[in-house]
Amino acid sequence: MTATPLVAQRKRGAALEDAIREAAYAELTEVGYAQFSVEAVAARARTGKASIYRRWPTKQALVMDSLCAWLPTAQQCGFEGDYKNLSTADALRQIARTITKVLASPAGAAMRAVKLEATADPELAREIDDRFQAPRRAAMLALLQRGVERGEVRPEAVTPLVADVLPAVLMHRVILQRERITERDITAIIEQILIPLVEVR
Amino acid sequence: MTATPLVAQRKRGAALEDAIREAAYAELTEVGYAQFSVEAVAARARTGKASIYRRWPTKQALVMDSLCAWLPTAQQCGFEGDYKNLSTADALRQIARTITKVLASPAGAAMRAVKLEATADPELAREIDDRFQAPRRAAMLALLQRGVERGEVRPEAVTPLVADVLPAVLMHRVILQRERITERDITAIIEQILIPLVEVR
DNA sequence: CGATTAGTGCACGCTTGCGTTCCTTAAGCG
DNA sequence: CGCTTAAGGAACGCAAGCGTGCACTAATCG
Repeated sequence: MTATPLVAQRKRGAALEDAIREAAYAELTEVGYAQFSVEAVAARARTGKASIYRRWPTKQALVMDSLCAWLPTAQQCGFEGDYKNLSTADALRQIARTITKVLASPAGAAMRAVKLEATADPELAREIDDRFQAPRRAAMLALLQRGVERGEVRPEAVTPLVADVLPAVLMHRVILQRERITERDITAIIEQILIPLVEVR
Repeated sequence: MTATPLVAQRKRGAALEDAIREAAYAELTEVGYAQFSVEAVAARARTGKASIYRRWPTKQALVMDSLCAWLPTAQQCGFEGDYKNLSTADALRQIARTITKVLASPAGAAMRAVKLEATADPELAREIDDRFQAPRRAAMLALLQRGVERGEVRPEAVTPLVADVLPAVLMHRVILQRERITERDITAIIEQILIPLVEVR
């Protein structure tokens, strides 16, 4: 037909499914898990609930599928940056920026919604762990190991516990203290905590 | 009357109010904020919703009042322990045990319910901050300062940022990694993170 | 003992949301 | 163009919970 109707034209098949997953992800990152509703997703995707329930059996299945589709991968998050020619201090600053950026992004909001609100759904939590925590720890360990090779990091500091300090401190600030992290904060954290913790003495 | 009726005798006045607050606190720590309902509280307190709504205008008001009544104070939490004759390492181990114990207690569950689930209620969050985070940071700063006086801690390590590392790491483990903290974990955290971070070199 | 105060239990009106049903309309294909 | 497939919109049954109202019952007091 030549005349565009007032209402948006209907999507079908894969295009509709993509729109629904995107709408679900956007809804989750904006309102959290507790306020997430299939009705709101349908409205945002400009579709009907019947079309959603034809594809996904439950609300939880929809959330899961939309996270699989839309959460950035570890590579997209950029935890494994190019730290080769950087000092350990600069590399730490860089990965702190990366983690902070992820925390401030929709992915960070989705992570909080799932890990902190949807506590009864271990499958959702596992998806977050696979996308964020495991790759981030691996990247931190690799960064610390390079620091050892450069003579800047104590070998004893290359442990999973130490690797978790930076994300722990950043998340403590964001989640429990509700504070925005600035470049100055990052500098302070690296200089007052990370460097004293790992440097050779 | 001499014969005890099958149903519990009715409470009145302050006794009833205390029972309601206690039931509300127990409900919150056991099921979290999202699953918290006034109906469940009424059942647990063996009363009716009408008696609750006669006293508290809203569900949030009831939660707030029960937290005020039942959350332990900073002193009861024991953050400000007797660290005077302990080495910094032992004092840190002690406060780590205290924080871990609080996290594992109903107070810890209430804290998570409020800070992580009831995100739309800043008043509730402030109550938690006042009871836990501010006194805990103050206790840590005092502990670190004593370490400086004993010659065990670098003066530059006595900062709020450094004071938050231990709770941040413990909470990261409990909340995001869903892991129970053992005495061995505490020892590892103190030896691999806290001591290297603060010790004189 | 009677009056007053207060609590319990139940039903309610209302709201919200999950998941389902169905009719109408749009899209695609032969 | 007609048929088939699929989507949208509305209404629904149901469940759950917030907050209210009320009748009945228990507790307290003079």
